[in-house]
Amino acid sequence: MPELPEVETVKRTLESLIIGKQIENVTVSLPRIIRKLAVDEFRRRLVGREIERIDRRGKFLKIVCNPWTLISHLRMEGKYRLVNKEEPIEKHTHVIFHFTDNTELRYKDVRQFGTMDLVPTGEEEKHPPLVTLGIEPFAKNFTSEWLKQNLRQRKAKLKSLLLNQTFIVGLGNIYVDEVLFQAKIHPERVASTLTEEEIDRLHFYIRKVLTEAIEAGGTSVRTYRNGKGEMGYFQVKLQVYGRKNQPCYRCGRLIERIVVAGRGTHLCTNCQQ
DNA sequence: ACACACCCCTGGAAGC
DNA sequence: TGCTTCCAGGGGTGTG
Repeated sequence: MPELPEVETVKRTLESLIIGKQIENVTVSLPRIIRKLAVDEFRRRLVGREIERIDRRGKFLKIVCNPWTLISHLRMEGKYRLVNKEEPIEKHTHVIFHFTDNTELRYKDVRQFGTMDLVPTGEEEKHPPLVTLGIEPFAKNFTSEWLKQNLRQRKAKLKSLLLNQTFIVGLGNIYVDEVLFQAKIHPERVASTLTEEEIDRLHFYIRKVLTEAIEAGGTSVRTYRNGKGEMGYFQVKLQVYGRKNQPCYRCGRLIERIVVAGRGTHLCTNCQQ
């Protein structure tokens, strides 16, 4: 399930593979992926364009082919692969960007949850799906002070708030659990009740966990692969996610799995009071 | 503001 | 063994 580190890794691998390529044609076999735009119009706008740049905003990839920017969300299992056009097309391939050099960027998505939007470059932040997004964890203004100010009034459970992409972007179920374990905070704590020290730890570990996960190339717990088809290896560093009934690496108590905000939540009830 | 149910979807796991 | 049911999960929407 691609969260910020996985999307950042896909961005970096795709940058090395498709920048400068020219789109010759686009094939869409699952129109539902393309939102608010007919497939013909989607294709018409992209044919002849060059891939100029790739950015990331939260869990969204922004593939810039001026004057348009393709905003792609991988949701659960979306994957991009660059292949030669002779390669057989794998099952669940829904969108193909054919380039002029006989290579193709193929979008494959078993669950079909992924989405693509096409908006004018430079106006991305004014349109859905980016318009409602919250702060970037690596933005300069995301400080411990910012977090203190913004948690003060919030009555939601901390995990719910951290998963809420209109509050802060990039964290999903895996990294929220890992961050809260490192910060030694219970996921069901009401956000406004955190102490300054706890918020300092929370801020520190949001960046630390995400940074280390990016360095590891992301987490492959299900089927995640980067743009080159390679796995990440942060899964070997996970402290709580997916470790139900296994001993906490810090204190030995068995990791528990509860449900918070409708999501499976892993924690050590000894370390996270 | 917040919680919660539901929906999208497939395949692997669990249950029978 | 083979069938059916359950479940995972990001985010959008709708309801209370």
